Amino acid sequence: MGITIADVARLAGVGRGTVSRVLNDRTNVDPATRARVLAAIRELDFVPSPTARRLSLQRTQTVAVILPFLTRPSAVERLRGIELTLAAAGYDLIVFNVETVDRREAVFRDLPRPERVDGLIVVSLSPHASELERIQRSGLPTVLVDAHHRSLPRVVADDVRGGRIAAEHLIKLGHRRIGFIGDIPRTPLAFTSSRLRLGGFRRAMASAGLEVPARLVGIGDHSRHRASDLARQMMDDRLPPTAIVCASDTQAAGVLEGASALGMSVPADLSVTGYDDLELADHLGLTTVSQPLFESGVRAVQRLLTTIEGGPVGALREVQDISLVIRRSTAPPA
Amino acid sequence: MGITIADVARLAGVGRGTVSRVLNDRTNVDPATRARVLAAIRELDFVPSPTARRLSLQRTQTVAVILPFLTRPSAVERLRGIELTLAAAGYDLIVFNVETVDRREAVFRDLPRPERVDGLIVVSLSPHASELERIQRSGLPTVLVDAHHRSLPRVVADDVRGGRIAAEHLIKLGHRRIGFIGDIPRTPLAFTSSRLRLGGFRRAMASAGLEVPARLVGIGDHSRHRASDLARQMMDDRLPPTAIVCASDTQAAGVLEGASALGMSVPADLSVTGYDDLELADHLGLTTVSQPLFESGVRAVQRLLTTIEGGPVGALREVQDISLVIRRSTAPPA
DNA sequence: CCATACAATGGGACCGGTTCCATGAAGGGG
DNA sequence: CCCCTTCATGGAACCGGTCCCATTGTATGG
Repeated sequence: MGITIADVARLAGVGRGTVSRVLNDRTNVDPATRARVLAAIRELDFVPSPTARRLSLQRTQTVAVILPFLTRPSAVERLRGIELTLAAAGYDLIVFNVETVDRREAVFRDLPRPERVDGLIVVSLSPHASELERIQRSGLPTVLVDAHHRSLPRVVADDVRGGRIAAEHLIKLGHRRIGFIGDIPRTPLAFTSSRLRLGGFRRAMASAGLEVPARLVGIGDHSRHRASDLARQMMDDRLPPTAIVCASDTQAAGVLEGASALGMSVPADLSVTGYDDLELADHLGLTTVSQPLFESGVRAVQRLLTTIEGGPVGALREVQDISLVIRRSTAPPA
Repeated sequence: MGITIADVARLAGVGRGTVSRVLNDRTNVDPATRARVLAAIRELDFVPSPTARRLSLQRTQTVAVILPFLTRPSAVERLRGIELTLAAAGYDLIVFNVETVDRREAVFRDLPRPERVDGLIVVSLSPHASELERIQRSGLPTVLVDAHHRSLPRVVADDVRGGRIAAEHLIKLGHRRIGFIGDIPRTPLAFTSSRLRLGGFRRAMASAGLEVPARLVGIGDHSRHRASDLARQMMDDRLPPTAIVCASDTQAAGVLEGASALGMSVPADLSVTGYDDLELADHLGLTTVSQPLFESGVRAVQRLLTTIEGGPVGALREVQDISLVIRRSTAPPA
């Protein structure tokens, strides 16, 4: 069916080994021979079979990405960075979108095998003990992104600091009663980041001598709708917050919606901060914590490829810079 | 390194052929032998090498998806449908995100080869003559999604009808001067859909005996920002439109922004329709044309797999249902 | 009881590359 | 001029599966 290396060898009048040497830019090939082989390759429009190559080399030239909820724009941004960098390095990317616990289990059970892929990038899912064990037993180079495990290389943003700077910004503006709205921490597909951001938030409040009563911490699944409800509930109190820190832009959008439904205006009656700096944040004029999403994918691939090619691992934890983007959703309290 | 079929055969005391038969659920294997082989497989935690399998079978069990601008939520929704369906069928998915003309050329040059993948799904890119030729020469089963070519199987929504029903809705509300804002039609990475929607829009206007002067058609690149500018320009006229049909929700969001900047309120001073029914449309209360994005990915994979497995191709053009979702951004003119 | 058919099985050839080793030719030094 | 090294090269072996064919053993029918 397809053209093989033997066809090229025949046409060029050389052995198969020589064609292989030319293909792989090996030395010890006579320039004239090389030219003949290259001509034959061009003539036949020959491209070596990646499958045969993989089998022979015992390498797949493929990297798998496991990520939950492709629906979230932040996940997509990371994926874009991963895709671009892998493509540039000549690796194939296979994608595993995890939206259920079953899928998560299946993926971690079947995927970490050297005969399937050369490396693994896990986005926003912190491996369980059993998952870690599988990964380590397989010996596959693995990099986590926006996920944590003491014993694995990872690219993360400083979520604690992110929660802190959002809170500090509001405190500096003069707010005293500040609420927090974030994700449920320990569901099977939970993002760990929300919990860390809450931690940073609490720390900043404590440093400023401010209390965070339980009614000012709203936890719910990651949806605009749920965040809107939580905000309305929080505002329906004799001492409502004058500002709310959200664990994501999506949730902040929900809070804006809830405030508007209550006839409150932002930032006059309520200040709101988000997290991620998605396009929507710009759109809504949301003050938010910006993190380099695309770049996190790029770095993860760079580190993974270094490991695959036997380079030094370096420090396991690589922390990326974050910054506060101030827009129209925050102001001093009334 | 890894366990091979020979190890299993040795442990079970059978030949390699027998192990292969057991693995592939062939008949003509003694139940007792099968049990011994299965026990050995379990004992060794053996998983056959996909690479070796691919080489031997001359099938890659892999499908490639080419899609432009992973940033667009509509593209991601389609990808989700594709990923889910392929995973269920046991195929690997490799993703090619196209954001530049160079990448588009590279992808269409290198990818359509039977030794790389078993099939191709092309999203939102209508192949050029040369690209078509490559695809056909490769003999690779291919399905287009949201893209057009007379001679290729495709899953599309009726964009002409979409443009028409958006316009008809506004006409029925009593609008007479209706504008349109959409994408540049013929750039290398352009979406063809915008042009078709404009066509449907024009048809509806003509049927109602309404004119569409050139100043009421704004064409620009696919960004909120650009759409906002176009809208402001359009409104800055002695006879501004009372409604604007947009070729996407993203652009409609820009129009809303532009209107708000001009101090106009929607829908009192201006009605706006979008296209796609993204989450953001719900958020903004946007009247929009809804199309089954996720489902388009599912169907594309189903059709592709049918073709790969030698089933009937059926009608090349499969049209998906669309519908108008009416929200708060449209009302009768003042 | 023997000829025949058929089910179960082992193992060689093959898929298309890479790698290594043996061979021959060319070149350099004494 | 001969010996030894070095370079270019062909081809066998291998990667780990699948498939087909030959062989063996058993059941069936005459």
